[in-house]
Amino acid sequence: MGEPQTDDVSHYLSDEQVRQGIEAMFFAYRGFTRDPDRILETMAYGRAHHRAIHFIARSPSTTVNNLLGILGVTKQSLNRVLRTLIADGLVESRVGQSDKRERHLRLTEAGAKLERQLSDAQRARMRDAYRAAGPEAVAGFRTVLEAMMEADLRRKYHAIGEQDP
Amino acid sequence: MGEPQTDDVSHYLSDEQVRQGIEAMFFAYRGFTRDPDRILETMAYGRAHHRAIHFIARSPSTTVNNLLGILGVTKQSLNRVLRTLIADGLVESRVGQSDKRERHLRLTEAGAKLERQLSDAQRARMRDAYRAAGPEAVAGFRTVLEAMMEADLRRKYHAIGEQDP
DNA sequence: ATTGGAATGTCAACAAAGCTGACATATTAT
DNA sequence: ATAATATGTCAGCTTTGTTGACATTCCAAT
Repeated sequence: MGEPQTDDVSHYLSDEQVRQGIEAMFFAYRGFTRDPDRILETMAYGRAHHRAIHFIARSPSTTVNNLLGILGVTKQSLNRVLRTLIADGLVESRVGQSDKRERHLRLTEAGAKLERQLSDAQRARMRDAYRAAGPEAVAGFRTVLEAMMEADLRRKYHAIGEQDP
Repeated sequence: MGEPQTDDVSHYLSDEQVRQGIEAMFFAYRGFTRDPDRILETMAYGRAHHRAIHFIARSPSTTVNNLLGILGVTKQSLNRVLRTLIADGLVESRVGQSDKRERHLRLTEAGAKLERQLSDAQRARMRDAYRAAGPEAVAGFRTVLEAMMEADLRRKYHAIGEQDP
């Protein structure tokens, strides 16, 4: 509403421009996951393990249910991943203090080590892209990504790193 | 090199900011695929079919080999998808004129109809996000995504829509 | 105190979509 | 002629998602 309707300003909403954005998203996501993927394929782990490790690292002592909400998969699917991570000694599952039905998850020392390895690789690529693009571009990048999220995921996205998730 | 090193400018490259970008990418990608996914799950198709349909629509008469390069999967994997799309009359495969080993792919009328349906849904979300973020943010978004791509994919990304791919 | 619901775990079966390896068939290039 | 290329296909395996069913444990409310 109320945008100036010059050719130049409306152009960025044209089908062609939006299609190019879609393709950019597709190709960029491949770069985004490639480095961690390469590390993981040398082990018996995949992208699902990476995601679990990432969000456990970011929200230590998170519950299984909270993790389910963030990852958007079924408990059976997550459970299969967690089972191997726990069996391999990368993740620790503790019964909740107040609610003993809950399991609180945290990385072990070995888990934290792998997390650092994966995160370092992914952040290095991301940081290189950020540096190449510059701060204003990064701000725009973040703005558009946020606008693309579903509302409930946007809330979860903002809640990460806060005190009580 | 040579960036001014004030707190404000270096902050966007901090681990915390980069991590947030990684998470934004993860959550946004879910929104990015969600609308087409919902349409596809009512049929016997998945995301792999969508990708094939998308790039055939964008580069009509593309060859199997070219598509393989863009999608980054094995020929067996792509062939499984193409086989069903051809059998269902959504994609047409023609023997090449100059090189008869090649198969040139294009959408049939039915294929183009599904492509429009999927593309409309995905572009609508993307356009809403673009509009909410504004043209400068979109420019930054595109810049960062390009910087995240692998070099060979960046070339392919730019080659799409050109005369001779 | 019992009952109902929530959180979790587990089993089984299945599907989508990736992979490797092997092999066949045209066709083109050397 | 021979080698390389483009494609298709078969078989089998992996990861990661899905449903459905069922058990356990615990909290909370009647």
